[in-house]
Amino acid sequence: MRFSTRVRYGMQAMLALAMRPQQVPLSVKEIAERHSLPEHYLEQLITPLRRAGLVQSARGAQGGYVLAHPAAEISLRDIVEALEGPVAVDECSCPPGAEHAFGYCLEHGVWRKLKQTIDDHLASRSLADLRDEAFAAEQEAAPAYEI
Amino acid sequence: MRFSTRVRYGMQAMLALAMRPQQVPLSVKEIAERHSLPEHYLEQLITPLRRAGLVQSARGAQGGYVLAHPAAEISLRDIVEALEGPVAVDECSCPPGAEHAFGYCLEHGVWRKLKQTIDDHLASRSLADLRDEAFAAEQEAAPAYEI
DNA sequence: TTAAAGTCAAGCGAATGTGTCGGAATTGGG
DNA sequence: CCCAATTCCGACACATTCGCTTGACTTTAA
Repeated sequence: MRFSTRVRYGMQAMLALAMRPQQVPLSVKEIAERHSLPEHYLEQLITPLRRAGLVQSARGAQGGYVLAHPAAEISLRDIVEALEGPVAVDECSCPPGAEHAFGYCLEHGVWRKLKQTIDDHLASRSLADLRDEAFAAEQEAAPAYEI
Repeated sequence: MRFSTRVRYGMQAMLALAMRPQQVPLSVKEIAERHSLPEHYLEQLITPLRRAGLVQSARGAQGGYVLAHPAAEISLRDIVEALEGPVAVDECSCPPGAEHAFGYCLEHGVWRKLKQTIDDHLASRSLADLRDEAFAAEQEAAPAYEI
């Protein structure tokens, strides 16, 4: 199983925004530089996030992006769905004339259940969870104070 | 989330073999015809299944494929893994110079956990489970005897 | 006014997905 | 022994998607 850079970069950008101390706009350029990501490509990825209402943009100098909602109210599923575009839910991909007579469709028996499991997993984690984990890891790696 | 025809067709083929009454070889041609799948393409998909030791081939006339093990001993994960080829487990996809100093890696925080969830789900279901569901659905759609 | 940003559209090379084609090797049956 | 069925193998082709670049335009703070 391989995850596209599209989803990975987009998730990184969302995490970067979530880790931003206040509601100060963070520019795509800054995110791209700090994470060594291609700037213009990242820009493309943020667009669907904006369209999905997950981030808000501030144009002009000192502009950038901020989360449109508290991190706790944004699930990883929201992010992945926004990035993956129209999920193209083919109700059933069995070809029209296929042996289908016995009423069983693998799409439901296997892939839908799997998709449900994935969705549940992603829906159960919020961007705030991720941010907190990131902060904790940061603390562990470079603690501000030794005990 | 979209599943490739590769995995879907391959799974259908495995189910077809699992539903085969005895250990009588089932040819690719027969599977392809019954499920309206491209024959030569399906042939390509069965090759990795054979290499993974999930099916056994019988060449020549009246030849075909049979499951190499009882359906209960083949998990859906086995099938998906065999079809997806070398899973290419990049330990960490963060670029070398990336901001990584704080010791946190999204790959582990998000994608690895998700992959684990997917693997667990697939590993928990056997081809026998799937076959039984298929038989049950078949029964429901066209019962042999009315009560 | 100007520089820093977002916004939009187009395109492009490489990889991947989805097959197709042709042919060699093997085997059972007539 | 021969033939048809079938697996096996490799190459190729076509379309789509991925990952990314380029360039032009708009908006806004300083």
